[in-house]
Amino acid sequence: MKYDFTAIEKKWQKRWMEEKTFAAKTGETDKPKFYGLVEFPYPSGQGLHVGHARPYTAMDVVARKKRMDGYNVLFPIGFDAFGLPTENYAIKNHIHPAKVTHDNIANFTKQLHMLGYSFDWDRVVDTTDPKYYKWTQWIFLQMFKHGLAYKTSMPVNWCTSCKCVLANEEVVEGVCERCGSPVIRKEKSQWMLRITKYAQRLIDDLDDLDFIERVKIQQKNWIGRSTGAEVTFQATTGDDIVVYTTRPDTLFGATYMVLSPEHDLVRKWLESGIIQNADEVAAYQRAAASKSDLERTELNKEKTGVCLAGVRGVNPVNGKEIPIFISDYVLATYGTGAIMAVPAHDDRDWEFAKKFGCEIIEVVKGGDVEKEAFTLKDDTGIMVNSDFLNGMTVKDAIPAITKWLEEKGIGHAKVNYKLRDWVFSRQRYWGEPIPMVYCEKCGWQPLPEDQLPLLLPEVDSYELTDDGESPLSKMTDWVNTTCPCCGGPAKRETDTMPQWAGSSWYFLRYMDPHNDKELASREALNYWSPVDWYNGGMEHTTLHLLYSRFWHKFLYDIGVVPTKEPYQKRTSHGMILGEGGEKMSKSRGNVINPNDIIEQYGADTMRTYIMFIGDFEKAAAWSANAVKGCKRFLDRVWNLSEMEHTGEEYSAANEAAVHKAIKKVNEDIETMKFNTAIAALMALVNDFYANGASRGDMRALLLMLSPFAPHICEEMWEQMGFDGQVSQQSWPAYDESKTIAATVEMAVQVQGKLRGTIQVALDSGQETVVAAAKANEKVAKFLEGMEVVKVIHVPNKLVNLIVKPKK
RNA sequence: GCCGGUGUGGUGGAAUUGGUAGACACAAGGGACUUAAAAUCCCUCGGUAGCAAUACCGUACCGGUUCGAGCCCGGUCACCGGCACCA
Repeated sequence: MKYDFTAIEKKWQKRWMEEKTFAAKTGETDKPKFYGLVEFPYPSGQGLHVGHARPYTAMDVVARKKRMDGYNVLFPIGFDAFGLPTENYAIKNHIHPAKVTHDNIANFTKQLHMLGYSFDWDRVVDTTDPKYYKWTQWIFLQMFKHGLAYKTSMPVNWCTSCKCVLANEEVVEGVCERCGSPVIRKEKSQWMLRITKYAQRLIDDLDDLDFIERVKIQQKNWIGRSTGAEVTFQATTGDDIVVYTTRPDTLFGATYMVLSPEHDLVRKWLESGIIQNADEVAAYQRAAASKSDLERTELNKEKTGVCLAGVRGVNPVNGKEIPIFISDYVLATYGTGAIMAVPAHDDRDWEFAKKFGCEIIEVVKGGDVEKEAFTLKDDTGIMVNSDFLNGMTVKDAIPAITKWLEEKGIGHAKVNYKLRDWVFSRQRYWGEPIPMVYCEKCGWQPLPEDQLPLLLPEVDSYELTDDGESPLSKMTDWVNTTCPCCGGPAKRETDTMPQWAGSSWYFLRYMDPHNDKELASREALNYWSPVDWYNGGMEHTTLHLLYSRFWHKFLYDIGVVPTKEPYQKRTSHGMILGEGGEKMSKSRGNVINPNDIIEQYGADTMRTYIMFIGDFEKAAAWSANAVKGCKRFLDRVWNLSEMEHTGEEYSAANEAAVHKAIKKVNEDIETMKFNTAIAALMALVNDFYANGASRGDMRALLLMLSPFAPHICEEMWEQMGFDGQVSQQSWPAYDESKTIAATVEMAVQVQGKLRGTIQVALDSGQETVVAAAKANEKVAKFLEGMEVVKVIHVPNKLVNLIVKPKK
């Protein structure tokens, strides 16, 4: 009979669907639970691509395997459907984004079904569904009520093409992550989320998590903790200038100060007329403000700045008056926006000092500070020119000076983070409305919770506005409302939430997706939390993954969720590249559509190939030829049914191979080495062709292959008359003692070089092995005229004879 | 610049973590079957020398440790990813 994959796949997909084979049951007590999660897709117009198939197939294999291991498995899917591409597409084609989203979800759903994934289709979540975003808005309100959401005017990243603000995490090398347009700084009033309050916990709690190391490292680097001190300098005007430094030990070497161009004091001094070169200073401020992030970083080789005439700072440790500059190499948004400059021991300060002719004073011995800055390699340098610190190591000087500053009341130890608060407003239509109302009298008021969800108004025009405000601002009927506090006239917030909002908690909703009383019931949360295994892309490490950890910690703090971390284990897959090893893209014309592969070879081939393609964690190039190889493999599996199979036990000829394969595939799925798991199954099939196979052998093969190629296995399982469905069987057990054959081949080395192999009984002793080795013709040649002085014997593996010439 | 990773046949990749390098595939070449093609099956397939048995060389490069190194240590080079004026 022919392997009619199309008919077989349809048949089983239909049956799984009708019988709800993979529905998760909350609270099934006699089984341990397993919650496996993949990042839900953004339902774009292009449809599912092979980049989705890799992680989804991998987790599907894991989920299917876990069910066979006796777990009660939750393996859900949903759609992260708010966002710019849909909105842009809608604007361009004059179709409402809700309609676009609906159609795209339908298409994605169809495609996901075609791949035979064992998702629980009763738990599908859609972030644009008001029943869902009601709870997104609810979480925002809780954050507001706990002081974690606030509105403030600050310089933000502004994408010149999307006409929208971006979070720091969305700006890559000075351009918009999404569209590649330049990003500029713009002063705007924005809703912010105080993620910085959780910075330390977001670092600390990584320790107990089973995340791959590079994810932990990237998150830690992004949060960017540094320790140092805040020190108050006085200006000659009497104003305090607080600076942050990680090197308080170098205070005696501070020969000038730099304020960021946006620093409040600069504004104040300009207004009061203290600054004598006001025109020059104001011009510099304007120039800095209009620079894009890209220009700012590109120009970082050449330092610029202006010295403030008429004001000087005073170094608190020695009372010396030092000049004050403004320069955009000092960032307004980090530390205090002001620094003390120590040109002798900081590259940037050194460069600036050389250009502007500032004094350079060495305070740590060991370098030539006229040639270059002597920066810290370790903390064993010896202090000089530093009064009471002289002679100390840097290591001792830091606590000494910090203590001194504290005693004098002019400074204290301080921890800083690079992480910034999360800019949470977007001036776009297709997102969750922010449920806040502004009243002239009462200020910002949260919408009462019983008015949630605050629906996105149905409108005809969701086009961008020219003034940089949200399209919602043009809908006066919707905007004008009454104040929940005083009942007077008030206006709604017109910005919407960023795409990352809905995805920050979706995994909780899967636990109880139809609940209309709470985001999920306590019972469901207690039972399913945390996610046991979450696989997703590295590109989300400092975005979605960090954001959702933050939201989850907040929900934990207010008693909504039972665990302080959402995900126990995090793994990450490599990208699928085009045939030539380049990134797949429409413009290159090298995009592979999974539908085409399924049509031509079937979903089982698609799944097997995408798992066989290479190391799961590394990027892998698509190969049309290699796909054929996997089809050939499944054909060979199918054709095994033409062979006669007798005996329910493993056949004697295959017993060791079967036990070995069970062990190997079992371990490889757990460690995501899917490629070698499949290789082991291919090798087993080769054995079956060589030795024949019993019904027992076939049974084991189908069980092991079923997580990868479930349809063909179900069909063959049924045809061979085994009980039930293969998806509902237990994983076969293996016997360690039977994974090794009775005789083993051992390597024989002379002087560490391989000279031959011998067949010996398993667990042979050294004497037996050495005797067999000496009897080997090839080995004997190298032993002529030699005497064996030492034997290294690795049981069942190798024997190494060390010889020297006989006297 | 800082942090992380990688380097193995013509190609994708294996190698129980210090023990027979190249599993399993792809491609290529040869053969069988076929009127023919496709499909399938069999053989060869790191390099050099040789009819062959076999020998020598070989995991980016140089050196070290070890009976033994793709794996460990020191140095060099190349590529990839992340961060990047964070004081």
